[in-house]
Amino acid sequence: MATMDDIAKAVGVSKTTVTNALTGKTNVSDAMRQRILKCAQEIGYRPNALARSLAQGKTFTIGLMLPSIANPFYPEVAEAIEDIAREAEYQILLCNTHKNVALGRQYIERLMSRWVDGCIIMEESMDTADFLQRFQQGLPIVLCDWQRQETPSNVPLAVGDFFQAGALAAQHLLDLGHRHVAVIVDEPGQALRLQGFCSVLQKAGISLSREMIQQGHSMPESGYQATKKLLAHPVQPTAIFATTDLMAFGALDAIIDEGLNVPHDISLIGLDDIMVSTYIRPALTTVNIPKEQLAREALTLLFSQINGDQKDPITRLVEPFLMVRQSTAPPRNG
Amino acid sequence: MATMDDIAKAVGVSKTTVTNALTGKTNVSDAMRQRILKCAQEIGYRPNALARSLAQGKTFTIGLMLPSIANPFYPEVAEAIEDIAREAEYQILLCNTHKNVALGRQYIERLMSRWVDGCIIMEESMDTADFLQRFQQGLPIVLCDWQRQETPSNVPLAVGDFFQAGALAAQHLLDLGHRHVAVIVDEPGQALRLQGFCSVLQKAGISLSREMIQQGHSMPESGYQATKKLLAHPVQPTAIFATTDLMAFGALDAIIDEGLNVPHDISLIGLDDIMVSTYIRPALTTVNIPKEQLAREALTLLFSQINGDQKDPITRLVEPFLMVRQSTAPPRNG
DNA sequence: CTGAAAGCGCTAACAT
DNA sequence: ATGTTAGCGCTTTCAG
Repeated sequence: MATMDDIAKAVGVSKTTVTNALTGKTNVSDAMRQRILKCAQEIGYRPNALARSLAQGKTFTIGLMLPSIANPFYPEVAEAIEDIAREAEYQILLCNTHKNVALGRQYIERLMSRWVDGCIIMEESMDTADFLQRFQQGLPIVLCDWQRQETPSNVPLAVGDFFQAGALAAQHLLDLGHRHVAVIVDEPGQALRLQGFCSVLQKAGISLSREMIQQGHSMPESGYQATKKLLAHPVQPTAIFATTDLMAFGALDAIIDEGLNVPHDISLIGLDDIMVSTYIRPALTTVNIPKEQLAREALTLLFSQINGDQKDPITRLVEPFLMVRQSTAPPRNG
Repeated sequence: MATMDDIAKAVGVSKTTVTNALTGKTNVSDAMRQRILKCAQEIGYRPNALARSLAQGKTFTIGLMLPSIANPFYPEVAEAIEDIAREAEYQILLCNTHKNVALGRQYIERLMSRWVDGCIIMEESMDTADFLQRFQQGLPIVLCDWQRQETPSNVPLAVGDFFQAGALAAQHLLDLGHRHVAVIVDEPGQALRLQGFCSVLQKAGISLSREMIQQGHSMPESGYQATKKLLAHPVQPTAIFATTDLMAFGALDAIIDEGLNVPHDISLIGLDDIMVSTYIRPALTTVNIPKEQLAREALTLLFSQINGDQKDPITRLVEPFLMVRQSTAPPRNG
């Protein structure tokens, strides 16, 4: 592999001049710069990012930690993160932690060993104490899609407004005329979604009885089970809000299993708006969390730490919006 | 950040001894090793991977190039790749090329600048000439899930046996009693799937008329359009094979739109077995391409290049299997 | 505008 | 078993 020394020798100048020419610095004559550029071209010179990073203490690499890239929500934001990062010449080191705390710790050690310039940590992929320590040691970190209550208040955070998301779901159901609704939620992580949902109901004078709130675990299976319980209740709800689209998939299944129709017998609304929600039938009405914007906010927060910019608002809330499709309708006898 | 020099000074030995102690080399006394380890612990020493890589010419990093991590097939294999790589202490640099040739070229330049130890290139993420050149220059590369016909024969390849996959689909439909079938395929990339499918039909003395073969583009929308055309045909097929699950989703849609039932009126079989195919209703019968195994084969091929091992078989074919769910059944009047 | 020299943190011959 | 020395390829003062 050709190095800067090779160019320097070939052209008959010093390494310094070569650096200056190659990195677009000012103190090189145009003629010399041309000669150097031409030579670099000819011998197929490619800068060694490693050496550069070592010398500069900057790697243009950021770590992306998430529970599992196979969970449909993450790839969509991961891709957006990677796209935006690329334009700033950054590359992404992918870390699937499988919600395993020990693994998360191991990863962040590795990332620090590699001198990553910063790190984006997505929900549930790490123990708070672990990353908090690194953050205090100076590693730029931003939390993304964080949902736990105990968010360390001094760590930058880019997150969907889940309270508002829950509220939007409730308002939509209310607008359609539903008065007897149920929710499937993965608490405590998703408590905000439930709170937003309830707050709107309350304002409308509607209360959510305890048995109309079922615990799920974000995956379809749990949505299925929860829905079965809801449908077994003497007074069935006319609409169900599942706090993740995947749980809504399970719910849909359970409803069909019972010989009921969505949306005619029961309306169903999810939250996330993952890509496949468009493809299932009936297409799922859901609350969309803008993923590209989430990515953009997260990177903005990260870059401002990396570059030492003024770090005005430390939390960026991304506004969700309602995505009406075919799984919601007015109640039968509304 | 503490360096090896700090340890050397603190303990009062040379850097060499510290290296030897820390990297588990033999020529260090046990007592000294303990002292060094203890000191490293105390001052919070963390090896600098950059410096080490520069000195050794090895980064323990591999690039993963794919069209889009948001396409449901890729995250599943990407996760498996990352998991397996991690156990070998490797990390993954994620590269979404969006099937953009220029971007792919830019990426591989960057990866080489970073001295990645190797590179896994997934289908359609790069131009052949571009990576071929790097490969010949010595960059370890393995192609994964490659489907183009003009596979450069000397580049290691880990791929599903798509011919066999197509054959499995055909055999399943045949076994159920279908005689009048159709296929939606994204040619030329997926020609093998079609060939495998046809070969089995032929053996059974069934020919596929031209209008029963529709061109799709791997995404649901194209499956929808293609199916509409198939259903408009005077003699409707009793079963449809879509060469990707996503196209099968679109097909399902179109069939329902026409007021027909899957599988009672028309059977539907896909190929890929992405996670969500379990969740749609009816759950999709499909041909599974084992993703973890694909990942494992790809990394095996890559590591053997990196380590300069004997590179016996240069192509690893991963055997698909049939995943029967609810979208296929015997034809109505079979 | 150009060059010499030191250094980023670690590894690896080669002594001792 | 331990130390000396010379790199890895680049950046960055500081002189000229």
